[in-house]
Amino acid sequence: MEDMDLLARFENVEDLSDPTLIDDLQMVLEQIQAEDEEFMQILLDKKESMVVTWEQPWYQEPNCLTRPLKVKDDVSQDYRTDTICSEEAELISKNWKDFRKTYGVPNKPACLARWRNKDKSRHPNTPEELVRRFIMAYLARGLNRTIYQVYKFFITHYGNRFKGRYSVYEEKIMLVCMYHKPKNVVPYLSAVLGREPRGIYKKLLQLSNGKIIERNNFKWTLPLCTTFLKLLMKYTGEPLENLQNKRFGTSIWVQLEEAMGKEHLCLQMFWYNSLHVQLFVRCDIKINKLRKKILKKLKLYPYKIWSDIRWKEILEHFPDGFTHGFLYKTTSNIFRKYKDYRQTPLEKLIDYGLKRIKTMPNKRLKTLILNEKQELEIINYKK
DNA sequence: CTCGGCCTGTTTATCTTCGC
DNA sequence: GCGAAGATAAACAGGCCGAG
Repeated sequence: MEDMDLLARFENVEDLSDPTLIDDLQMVLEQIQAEDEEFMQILLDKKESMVVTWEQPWYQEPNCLTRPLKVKDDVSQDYRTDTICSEEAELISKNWKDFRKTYGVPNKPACLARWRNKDKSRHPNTPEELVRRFIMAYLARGLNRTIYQVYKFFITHYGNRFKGRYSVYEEKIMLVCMYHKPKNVVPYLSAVLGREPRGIYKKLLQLSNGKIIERNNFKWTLPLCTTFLKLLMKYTGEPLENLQNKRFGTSIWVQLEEAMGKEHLCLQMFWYNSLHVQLFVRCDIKINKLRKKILKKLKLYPYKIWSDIRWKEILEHFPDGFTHGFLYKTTSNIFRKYKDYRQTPLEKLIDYGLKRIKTMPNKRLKTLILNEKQELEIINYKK
């Protein structure tokens, strides 16, 4: 873990322009890449014996590794498309073990997961691509999944070592990179930090906006909501009633971000998960009654565990104005305390939930209306 | 035309903070 | 100490580009 010591020295960095910093990062990256290349070489040496000898379902045969399988309309899609569940993850891990034993390969799945075909030919017949495809096919044995699905899973679960909140030194490293601008900075940082690229991208965006500020103490008050709503109407040119169930282009959100001084993803989240519901649900809703109804509806579906739930399907049972995000949040609150609720059989979970609801405070959904003064006002349902 | 890599929008999950 | 709100990160997904 000595490269961690090296990285940790970034924690106290003051001068981002110091060229030795980026040199050190470059060194770390090269070490990682050298390790990956070396591992790839070991695999390439075994290429001759990499022959598919087992029966493959049709959807595991095609060449495409990094993109979804194109399915012709007339072919029934007999593989799973939902998120890979824990049982499948175990099988993949078992297949990997089997593979490396059979082929005498060191146990370094991360190397393969990180390796990218940057300089070599991308033709499916090149040795590197053959090897990658063979291994993913090997890992897909016994699964009703395409090679692409398994590849994706492999990348995210074996390639990224770190999850959770970003630490100070990670942020500093990003700032150093923003200053020195290495090529393809997102994949670069993803490799150096062992983090998922999408998260890096967002973090960089945040840092460059300099909007890390005022994250504390932000509160959506009624006047703030009014301002937000008015701006939304202004930028879209639509009256309130047309905003229901609408999606807005990024440019609209960026305008709002500037006007409100708040990251547009937060605004988006607030709009769909809160304000939308408060504006467009036009009846008196008691939250616990709603929770109960959601749980009852969940029983109608063949979902096995929590992550199988497709909230947009559930949404169809509820009146206009609700959003799937709101339903998700409201329901997940029930299970906050339930250990491993995402792995628990849904039936059991629902029974627990129905009991648990009775102990939760029974609140009303606050709904809002734009009054004659064009200000948002809470609708009072109590007689 | 195909592919992989990269970029970025959307959905889901988890962590932190705040007010009661 | 608790639940809800808010913030942040992970996972999923699709589009674009350039090389062959």
